[in-house]
Amino acid sequence: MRSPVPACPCPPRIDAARRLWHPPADIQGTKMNLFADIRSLVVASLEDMVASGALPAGLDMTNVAVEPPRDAAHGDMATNAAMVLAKPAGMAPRAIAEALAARLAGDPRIVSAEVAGPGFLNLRLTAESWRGVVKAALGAGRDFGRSAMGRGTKVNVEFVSANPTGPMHVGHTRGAVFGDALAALLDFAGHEVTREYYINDGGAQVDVLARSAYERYREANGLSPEIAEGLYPGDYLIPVGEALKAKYGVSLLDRPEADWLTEVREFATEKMMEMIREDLALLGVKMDVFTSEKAITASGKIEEAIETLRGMGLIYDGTLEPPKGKLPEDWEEREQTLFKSTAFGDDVDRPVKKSDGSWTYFAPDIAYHWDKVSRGYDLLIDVLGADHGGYVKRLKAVVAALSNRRVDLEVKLIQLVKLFKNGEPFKMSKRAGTFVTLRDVVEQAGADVTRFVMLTRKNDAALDFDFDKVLEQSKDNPVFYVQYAHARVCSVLRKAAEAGIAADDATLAAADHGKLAHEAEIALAKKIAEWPRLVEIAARGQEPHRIAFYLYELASDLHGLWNRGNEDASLRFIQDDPSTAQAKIALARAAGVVISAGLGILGVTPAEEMR
RNA sequence: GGCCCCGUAGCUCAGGGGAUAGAGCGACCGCCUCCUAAGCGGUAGGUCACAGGUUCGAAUCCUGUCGGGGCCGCCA
Repeated sequence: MRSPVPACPCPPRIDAARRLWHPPADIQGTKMNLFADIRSLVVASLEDMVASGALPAGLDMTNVAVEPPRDAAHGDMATNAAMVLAKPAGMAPRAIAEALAARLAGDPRIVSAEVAGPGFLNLRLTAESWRGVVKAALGAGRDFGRSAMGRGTKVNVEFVSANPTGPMHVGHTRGAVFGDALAALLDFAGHEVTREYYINDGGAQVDVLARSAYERYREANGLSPEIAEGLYPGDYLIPVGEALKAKYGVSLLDRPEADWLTEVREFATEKMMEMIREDLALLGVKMDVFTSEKAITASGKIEEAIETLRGMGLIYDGTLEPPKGKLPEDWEEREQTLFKSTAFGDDVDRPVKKSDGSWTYFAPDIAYHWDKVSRGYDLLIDVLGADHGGYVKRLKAVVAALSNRRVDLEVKLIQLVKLFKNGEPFKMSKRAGTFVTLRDVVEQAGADVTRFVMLTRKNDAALDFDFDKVLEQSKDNPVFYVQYAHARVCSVLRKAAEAGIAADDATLAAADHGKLAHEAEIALAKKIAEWPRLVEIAARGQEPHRIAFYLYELASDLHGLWNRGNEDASLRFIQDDPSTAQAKIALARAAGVVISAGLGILGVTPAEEMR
């Protein structure tokens, strides 16, 4: 009787990697990041040189970098130390490099240190160093690459924040995917992250929603709806009308708006938020906090925030210059209550009160950001559509003012998603019924494809989303390429089990990795070694797309090694000798672990099998 | 008029002070008796929009120009 093949040990669900995480003490710091380790070695050596008088005192080492060289022929790592320090030290770069090379050569991890070009120091590391990375990856599992970089930093990532007046569309989808991946990335880099959704339920648009829903309510009661110009015509409000009928019967019919507006507004808004939560769930996005604009307003926080600013001398009554260029038809000069955002780098001061004395849209935003500041975050991130670019400076000004410049606000603008179908631009129009919702996209393309495609572009570059390419699920689609690499690793593990080779992570971590000696194998280990470094670079730049590109490269290296096995049987992972096999499988599994962790950050499922 | 983003191979895009600028697609030539060919190897393809400047060093930073997109009080 054959024993059943054990399931791939990769965690099948993505949730586990995405929850809030605090690094245990033993993997805090940088000891799993070989590039950081060697940089520490370089800096320590430079400090020794200072101590011994070989270099002058007082040098700033912050620009000293240890990086993978562009050309692998140059070695494993390169440092710019000599070039960076040449000028402040008043010495020739090559002289510094030579002296540094002599010191580094004494380290057991360093095979060679050669001066090259204008003063680069090219380092080669022992194969044993790279094998150590495989062991570390297997020991840490999907925690390999986690960083303590953000330790002690509380970050609030506000994203989506779609108006609760209808279903989410493609533009929201990109913002949702980006914000969620950014939050996961910052979490992985050791920050304490809150995912937050700001519900714009306080403005005139929810009154419009209420009136639109009321017409559907009339319709549900057998009357013909009057969807006037300016109301939301979408079918998605029909069920809301029916639900209103179920709750209120005929009691709201033939009553003045003032009698039903508040109740219908709250009812419809809640229904819209239910729908939006379902949409987010389809994408695999889970918020930690929903904050209501209406609640902020009702709590009196707007007045508090404005009075706080007034106390700082940043609120005054005045008039603004008319905008340059084309003047609005109905422009007239009016006195408004203004926030002195120019004191914090804005171009003009911004109105917080309209001429009729009511708050502008900006006022609740002031209160909301004040609320976020008061919740003790060290960093606020707003993920907004690119059409909100004009609000960035005033928002930054608010946060700077209300936090005494303690809290930084980063605004990540999400550029347009351009839809294509049959190679032609696909215009969206609510009226023409060609309105593409998040649900449309996810139901057709799947959450994994949607997420990965939207993360293979910088947030500030426009994204072409071609339905045909995505629906084809062709090999053009990088998500399959990466998932397939992971599936191949799982396949190797299944084969190992069939062959009776123990291949659990603990066994693999303890395998005789000295059997990994071929340059193609060491090359893959080197790529794996870059992962912890990449995580920190991506997190520092708040650029989750870097994860996607790295995973593609890692998958490419794994596929390459796999195919080498076709020509050279000694490069296959499954070998007759169990000890040799375990060493090779360990390498594959280490790559799989990193792919799994990286896809976890992106919110994409690491497929175990693809046929 | 002002502010923000973008301009890199035929196409879609990475790289954003460092060495000979990369990938995918498309084109061309190869690779399945073999752990999954949704894979791999190779060839061809560049004035990094343009002009100045900073620097030992610029696709990368600064200024300007050109081209594309977005935004600019009493909407949200």
